[in-house]
Amino acid sequence: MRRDVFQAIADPTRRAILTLIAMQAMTPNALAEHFDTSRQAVSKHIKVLTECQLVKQEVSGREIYYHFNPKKMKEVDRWLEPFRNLWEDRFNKLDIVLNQLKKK
Amino acid sequence: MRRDVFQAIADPTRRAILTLIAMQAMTPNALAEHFDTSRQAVSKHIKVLTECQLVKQEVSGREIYYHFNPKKMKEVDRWLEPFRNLWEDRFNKLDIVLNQLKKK
DNA sequence: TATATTTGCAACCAATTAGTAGCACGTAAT
DNA sequence: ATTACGTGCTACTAATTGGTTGCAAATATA
Repeated sequence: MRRDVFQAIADPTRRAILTLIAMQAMTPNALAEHFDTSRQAVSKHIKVLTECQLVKQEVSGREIYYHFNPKKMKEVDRWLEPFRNLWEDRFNKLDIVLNQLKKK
Repeated sequence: MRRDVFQAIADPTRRAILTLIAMQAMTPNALAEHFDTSRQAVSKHIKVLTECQLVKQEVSGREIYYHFNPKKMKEVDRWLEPFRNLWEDRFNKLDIVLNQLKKK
């Protein structure tokens, strides 16, 4: 089964889950209250996020708190890195050229 | 049909296509030579990338050159932005605090 | 004009996915 | 001890996805 970070963040609900637990660790039930879907559906999303290590567990009695794992998110950032040059450097250079043309 | 950037980059073949055309605009046939799959399969991936505007067309006779659109990729970067703080500044500071607590 | 090339599109198939419902296992509360 | 709560897991279903094949349209070449 393919279980990489890119596939994990492809789902909007999972992205929302990540945003929520990045601010504060939460239990599946607490998370489910933020969405229109069932507790089980949220739990399945959490499973996907856990399997690709974007999320870590912290068991506390019968509750399980899920934490965001920033390290794993770095993978997306690393993949993005070479593309970033395309919209930063070259674009800035283009801006400079355009500004110089306007002055004339 | 959901057609956003995150869903588009979820597929490894599509990510490879983006990497290739980011360096040089290419035709579907030229792209297909880089993969084990058929020309039509690559074409379907290109369609997905085009529909979410990660890729732009340039028609030249009966050939179509596909270009990478960096602007659209920014969306991923913007979503990543708040998380970036977690693995850079704040995370280092948290580590320092935790280490100091352990020493006591 | 006749033929070959490049491509998009529609139909179809197998595999995967998101969601639901029900059950079982611990843990807490009465 | 009994009941309620929080959770993961396993079918099951409907929708989506990645891939293939075949075809038609447009452009190039003989």
